[in-house]
This record gives sequence, structure tokens and C-alpha cells, in this order.
Amino acid sequence: MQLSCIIIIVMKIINPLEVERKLKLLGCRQTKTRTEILKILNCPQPFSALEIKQRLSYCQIVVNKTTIYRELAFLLQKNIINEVVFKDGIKRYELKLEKHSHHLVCLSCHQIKRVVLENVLIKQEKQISQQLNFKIIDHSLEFYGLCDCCSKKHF
Amino acid sequence: MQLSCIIIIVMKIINPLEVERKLKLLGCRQTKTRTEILKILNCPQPFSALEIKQRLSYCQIVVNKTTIYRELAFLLQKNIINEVVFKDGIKRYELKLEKHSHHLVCLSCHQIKRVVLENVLIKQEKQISQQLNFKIIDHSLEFYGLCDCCSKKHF
DNA sequence: TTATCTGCAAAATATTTGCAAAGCA
DNA sequence: TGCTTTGCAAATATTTTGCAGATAA
Repeated sequence: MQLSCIIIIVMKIINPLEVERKLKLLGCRQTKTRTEILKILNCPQPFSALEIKQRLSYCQIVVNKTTIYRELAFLLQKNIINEVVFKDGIKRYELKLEKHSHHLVCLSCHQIKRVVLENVLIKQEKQISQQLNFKIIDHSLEFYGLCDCCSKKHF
Repeated sequence: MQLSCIIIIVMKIINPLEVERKLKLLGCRQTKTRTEILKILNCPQPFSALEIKQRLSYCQIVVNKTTIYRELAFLLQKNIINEVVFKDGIKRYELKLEKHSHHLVCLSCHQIKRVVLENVLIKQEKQISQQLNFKIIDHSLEFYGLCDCCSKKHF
């Protein structure tokens, strides 16, 4: 019999010092932009490049969009962040965790909640690889609906 | 005990006459562009607006890109097609089926195989709605990896 | 005949590239 | 000092909008 799955809501992500240590280990420089972008991404919700730019400007930090796109490409390549795409087709970024995560996207307020579902799709992935000879490397699973707050508002 | 899941590979989609009847029922006109776009979408693989434009031009049919985008928005609104987004952030379109479908995206040859997985995520969706008060309306589940052909090439 | 559909030009939005200047170690 | 990072301008890609003219029923 299958165990019921475990849902973990991702709340706070990571100790900033841990990321800094990892960057130093990889021989990367520690710049203001890099530190500030990582601070913003240390959050349970993924952000797009332009959302990051906007959030930086809230803190009086003006960074060119090109720099942000390049910094995100850099962090992606260093395996420090993930890229996720939802139905709107915009690329969003979040800190990489040990466990693969999924998302609950509210169709009303557009808030995104990051969750970890344990023991999910294991059987299906095995079946797909066995029956269709498709070697699965990764998957994306996102749920769309109404968050607690919005579903109460709608009725 | 949970039954093993059933995988259905979507091969041919639908009788074109069925779509035409549905369009007539909805009071829509039958135009050359509409017919041709639906012919292209009658395929196990979703296509982007510009891929459709390209495929039309292969058949000597020249249609403005604006028309294609508008036609897709029209068919979407009439519930005849689905919009799907993969990791590249490009919107792709496919004929709507009774059953929700998922996709196997080959990271090497970029072929997309449409599949129907029965009895998948039912338990997880129930748990998410009960434990997190998130009312799920829809989900997207896509697998990325190597198709049979490409995984053989890689070794 | 008339509501629907289409093409063209231009705009909006997200992302990328080249090059020269600035800055961290 | 030298390599990495940054800003600016311009290019590219996808998608959207306004308007005038064409077309299916």
C-alpha cells in the first residue's frame, strides 16, 4: 500500500552565509548586485528578471536589466538557482533546494506558493521509462487554482 | 491498494468533421485559415503560433502572423484548443481532448509526445486542498528527458 | 448586407548581444 | 594588474493593438 504523500510548504530558504560560502568556493566575486539579487530570491516565491529589477529599485538600488539577466544566467549555470515557467510564459527564478519543488499558482491574486511533495510521480516515471522508453531527466508540476484567501473572497 | 496507472499515447486526435460541426454549432464562420490551422493542430504534438505559420507556408498558404495569433485566441476562447507552455516559455497549442493530457519533451531533438496518464495526482490534489486550503482548478505536468531514439544515440 | 475575419504597420513586452568602461581580488 | 562584472544602445523574439479593407453566410 502506498504511503500518503507528504507536503512541505517552503517558507524560508537558506542561510545567506551558505550561499556566499558556495560562491566563494566556486571562485566567484562577491558584488553588490549579486548579493542583493540573492537576498531577493531568498523567498518562498519565484521572481522574474523584471520583478527583481523592480524590487531592487524599491530599496533604492538601480541595476540595468541586462545585468540582471546576465546575473541570473550566471547563477543558473553555477547551479545556485532554478528557472521555472508558468502558464504566462515568463521565466521566474528561485534558489535551488536539495529537494525538487512544485508550485501552487493562485489564478486570482497571482501569488505563488512553493511546495515540496514527497514520493510523488515515482511510479508514473518508472512506467513511462519502461513502457515508452523515454528516459526522464526532470519534470515540472504546477497547480493552478485559488488560494485560501481568494477562494473565500469568491464566495 | 492503488492500481498501476495507465498511459495512453495520443496518436491521432479527432475527426475533422467533428470540429467543423462544433464550430458551426457555436455559430462560427468556416474560413480557409481556420480550417488549415485546425488541420495542422490535428497532430499529437503541440505547435507555437510561428511554427503554425511556417507549416502553413510549406503548403503555399501565406497567412499574416497577426491572423494566426488572433485565430488561436479565438479557438482558445471557444474551448476548441489548449495552450501549453514548456521550459522555453513559448506558448504552444493543441486540440482539446476530453481527457487532460501531459507531455514528454525530448531535450535533444525537441520532439514533444502528448500522453494521457489516468489516475494521476488524485490523492495529492485532495491532500493539497485539504491541508493547504488551496482549491485546485487545473495543473500542468510535463516530463523532460530523452526519447527512445535520442537516448540510444547518446550512448 | 453585415458581422466576422484579415493584412499591414506599429507598439508592447521579454530577452539577448556587442562593446567599452568600471570594479573586485 | 587582470579578469570579472556592469551599463548603454541596439537587436531579436514573441505577442498585441488599431484601423481599414475583404469575405463568408
